[in-house]
Amino acid sequence: MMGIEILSVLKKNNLSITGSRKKILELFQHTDGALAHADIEKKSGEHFDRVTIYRTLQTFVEKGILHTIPTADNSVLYALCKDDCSQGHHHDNHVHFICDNCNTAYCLDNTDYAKPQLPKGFKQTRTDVIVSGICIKCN
Amino acid sequence: MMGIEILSVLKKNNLSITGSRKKILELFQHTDGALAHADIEKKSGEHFDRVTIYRTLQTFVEKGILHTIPTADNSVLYALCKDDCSQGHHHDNHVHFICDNCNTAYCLDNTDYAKPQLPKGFKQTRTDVIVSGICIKCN
DNA sequence: TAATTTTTGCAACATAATTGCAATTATTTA
DNA sequence: TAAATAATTGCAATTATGTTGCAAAAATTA
Repeated sequence: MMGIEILSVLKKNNLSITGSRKKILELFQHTDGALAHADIEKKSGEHFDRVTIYRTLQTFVEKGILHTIPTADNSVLYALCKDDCSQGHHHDNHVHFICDNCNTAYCLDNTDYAKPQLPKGFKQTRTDVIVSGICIKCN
Repeated sequence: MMGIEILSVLKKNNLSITGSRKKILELFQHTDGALAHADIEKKSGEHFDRVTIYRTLQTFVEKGILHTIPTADNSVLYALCKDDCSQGHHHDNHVHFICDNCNTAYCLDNTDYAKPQLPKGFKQTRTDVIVSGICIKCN
């Protein structure tokens, strides 16, 4: 059942179905938050080459399957795009919480907030809200 | 005239007045947006050791003279803190605009926005809002 | 100006990320 | 289905990024 979704995501994006892609997508589907490259290296029981992981992540970002999350400590985090993220419609509203202690990233996409108003001449295509602090587990 | 400000900033923060500190502060004062480590290495005509630049930036961040900006492509950006940033009062509320086209980062610190409400058990220490889009120059 | 403190630069190290290319694997098509 | 084609992977090498310890140099203090 999960498998079907993964395959259709890959096919929809004209990507060959390979072990690393399936495994990495699966990881994200089973993860509530976001993952860093290092997490993926550890969590994927099979050990794919680092380069393969880099390239897979990059491909997924290009296809709109994953997006990167800006972080205050500038580590690279990846998260699944919701739904038809590839259409670009849902790309403009991201709220994430990143724990200063355990570094876990939580998606808070359902959280409401008011977008800041921009000066004239600036056009917004996407807004990320990054809340740093201490998460419920580390409290 | 610029020189005086720089010296007073350093003195106010109990920092020795050195070539690299003066030069790097000067760079930021002459820059509208934000700078990455690499920019600074290039733009400072004199070539300071990489380590010195790292340490200088780190010191400035600790003292509240500069702050970092999270970016989606995870390059580390630094920008001058406005006014009394060193008091810490303005540290937990950053709004930045990063142009998709020219990559310039703008501080929009005076922009108002509502902080998202967090689930119970989460404590916020800092919130960053990153607006991506097209800036006034690229419009 | 001498003594003290702070900062710098070098060297070494550690980690993160990228590139080219040959070997492998997946897909296509005949 | 098997051969031909196309896409992807893994390896090796390279480059970029960031950190640490320590001795030399510079700045500050007395």
